[in-house]
Amino acid sequence: MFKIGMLTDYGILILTHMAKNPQGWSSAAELSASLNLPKPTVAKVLKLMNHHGLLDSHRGKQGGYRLSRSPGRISITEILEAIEGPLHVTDCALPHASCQRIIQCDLPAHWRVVNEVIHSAIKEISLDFFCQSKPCGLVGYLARTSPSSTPNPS
Amino acid sequence: MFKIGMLTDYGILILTHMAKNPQGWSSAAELSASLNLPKPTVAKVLKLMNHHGLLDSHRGKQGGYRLSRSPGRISITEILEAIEGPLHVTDCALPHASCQRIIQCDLPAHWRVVNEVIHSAIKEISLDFFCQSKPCGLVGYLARTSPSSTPNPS
DNA sequence: CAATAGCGTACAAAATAAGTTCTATATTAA
DNA sequence: TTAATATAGAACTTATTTTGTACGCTATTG
Ligand code: FES
Ligand code: FES
Repeated sequence: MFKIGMLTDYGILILTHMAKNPQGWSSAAELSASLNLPKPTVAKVLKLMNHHGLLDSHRGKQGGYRLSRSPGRISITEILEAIEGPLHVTDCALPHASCQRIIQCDLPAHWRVVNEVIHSAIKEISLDFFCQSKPCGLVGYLARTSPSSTPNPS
Repeated sequence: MFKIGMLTDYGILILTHMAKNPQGWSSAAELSASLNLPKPTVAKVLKLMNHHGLLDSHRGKQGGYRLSRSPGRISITEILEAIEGPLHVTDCALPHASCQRIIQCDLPAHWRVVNEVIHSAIKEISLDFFCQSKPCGLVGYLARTSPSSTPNPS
């Protein structure tokens, strides 16, 4: 339940790898080779993340992608939404949607609350968290994280 | 992303309906008629929830199902797990599993933390919350809820 | 003992997700 | 200017999961 897709896992893998040299451009081919992932799939994931503003891209020789922001400013919710679409527990839970399913039920308002609870719970987790070699729970991580590097300062 | 299945939505619908007469036995046929849902599907969902101890069942004439506990003591996480299986963000995030995917990645420990964050965020939401006609956010709901009726007193 | 209602399993159809392929466009360097 | 490289975008196929249904079995009631 609440499973993320494989592509999202790949995405995190790719981003954490790119976080290791934040300046240089990494190409899909390089990343594919380094991480032992199929190149077309890596390319697809990179495109998705680029679309959502997580990456800068550059074409041509010596081109590739790099992080558009520091890892501490990229929230896990952005990565999830980039690859899997908007974060909602049912379609009915989307901000302005009402229930469009075959059956009609009056639960969308409730699901919207559940959705909000999940979203606020994980939004403080940033790419930085995944870059740690051994995570010892979230409390320790958040304690170590300065408020200035909080992702999604909305 | 993080979508619940339709069956889970049905499940909540069914449980909230049953919460209205906690004493009597509701049959799959009755529930199907009341909620305008296909009977075989209702039966399937009821079976799943019964397996996980959310319901009491009784066979034969005048038989059916009823809630095994008061709505305030049934956590949304139990309902989710009953219908969709264990709550984990990846298979690798399960307590004792390591990454069994084709690719090998060192993220399970991180996902496990994310999983725990989500789980603790929503575990206080009970069936009672879904029985409210107009939810006004979670804070109000939790304020109104007495600590004694907290689900999952683990 | 007949009618009812859950139990368990198995199966078919539908919807998603994963992975691939192809053409076009931009950038660089020789 | 041209060849090589690398992303952009879309379409497509395949695999997997979810959804919905069916059926024979068992327990309970009157
Ligand atoms: S069917 Fe849309 S929320 Fe229940
Ligand atoms: S592939 Fe298992 S957690 Fe990344």
